[in-house]
Amino acid sequence: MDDSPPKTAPRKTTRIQKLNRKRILDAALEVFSSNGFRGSTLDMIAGEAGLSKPNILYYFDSKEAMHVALLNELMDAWLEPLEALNPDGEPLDELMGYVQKKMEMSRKFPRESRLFANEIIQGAPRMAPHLAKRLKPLFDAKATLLRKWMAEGRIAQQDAEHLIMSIWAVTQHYADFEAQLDVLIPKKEIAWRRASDHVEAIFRKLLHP
Amino acid sequence: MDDSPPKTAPRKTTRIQKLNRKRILDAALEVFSSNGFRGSTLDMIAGEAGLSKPNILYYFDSKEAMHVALLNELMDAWLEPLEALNPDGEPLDELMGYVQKKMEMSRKFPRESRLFANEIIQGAPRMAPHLAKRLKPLFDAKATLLRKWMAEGRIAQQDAEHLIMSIWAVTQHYADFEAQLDVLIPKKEIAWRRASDHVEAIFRKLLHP
DNA sequence: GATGTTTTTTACCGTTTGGTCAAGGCACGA
DNA sequence: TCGTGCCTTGACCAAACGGTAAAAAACATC
Repeated sequence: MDDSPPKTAPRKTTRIQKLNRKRILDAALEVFSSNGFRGSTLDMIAGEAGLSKPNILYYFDSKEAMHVALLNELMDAWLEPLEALNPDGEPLDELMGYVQKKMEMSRKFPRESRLFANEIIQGAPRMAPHLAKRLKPLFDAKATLLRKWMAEGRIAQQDAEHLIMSIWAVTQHYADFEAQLDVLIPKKEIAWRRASDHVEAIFRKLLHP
Repeated sequence: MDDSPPKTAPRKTTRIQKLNRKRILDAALEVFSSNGFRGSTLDMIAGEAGLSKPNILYYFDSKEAMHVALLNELMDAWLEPLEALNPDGEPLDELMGYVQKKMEMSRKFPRESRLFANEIIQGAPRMAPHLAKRLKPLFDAKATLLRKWMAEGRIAQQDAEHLIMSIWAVTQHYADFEAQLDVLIPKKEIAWRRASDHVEAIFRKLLHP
């Protein structure tokens, strides 16, 4: 008698759903990262995605939902390099590798960097939970690891927490303040190598035991 | 016969004008710096200033005019420490003094820092002229000065342009990403001294000949 | 090719936004 | 104290905003 679909109907996601959700999130990343949340409109995102406004609201409940989905999707990838710091590796190599990976991400994924930057500058209203739940524990764990390395004399004694922060500051600056960089150091092709070498020098000198 | 007011009537600014313009600009700084230009509304600014919306539009032609007035008013103060780099001083002292002054500004004037940061992250649409006309020449001049000091062997050889950029990156990070700092390093009172000491160590090690 | 479902569109709604306008309140010099 | 010009306000726009309803279109499955 019960010919209704099962309560927990899997409702498999179609190929169109997967495609369009991706198109929308990519458009949202583009728009949010260069306008901030409040400065972005559904029309902008729809236009960027090549879909109508009601159509993107068919896939996401609201503008806020798109933003949350973006943060959830990108947070892990963003933290992966820090997560990958290997306690059993050679400390200086591990840290310089981390610095290089962060520089590479600033070059390849500036939109992601700016998405987070916009959010944090404006007080992290929608990201506070992410920061406290995902970032803080990882940050504390890696700071502890750095202190252990310092205690063992394998890298120079520095403030572990502020060391991590300064790596973020210098590397992400190249993505977040790209507009300024373009005005001040226009020769694009070689600028990234110069930047990379300079940042490498900063932290190599700082950490040399 | 000609009892009309002189063509170039000075139209002296009244004390009320001076007071209210200041109140509005201060409110605008507060609002723009924590919401970005597009994310800020005239109602927010009016509310913050304790004036009505039509009233603030009596003193400034438009939202954009407030933003431009703010940038013009703050740009000079913002660049003063760099400007003050003394070619005849002791290079390492001059540079470490600059670093310390920038840290102090991040602590005392985070709103100004965030105002600029918001604008540049979003592509500097309203600040491009300022960057090219005010910042670029100063930046080039000081980079040249740094190269001279390096050639004389008075500070270590580094990429002059990227050295300036990394000083900005590290120092302004403490103002722009304050929300993140609060989550990761909560103990406010001593954090600023730790930050200051750490930043000092970075550039002292980097620049030591 | 009929049928049920998913996707897209058209038209629309209530609210917020930047900005205007005319009229009234107020200060201040004559 | 009177008038003139500065200051302030309430009422009001048109456009843009986030979001909804319902029907049309496209699609998949048989």
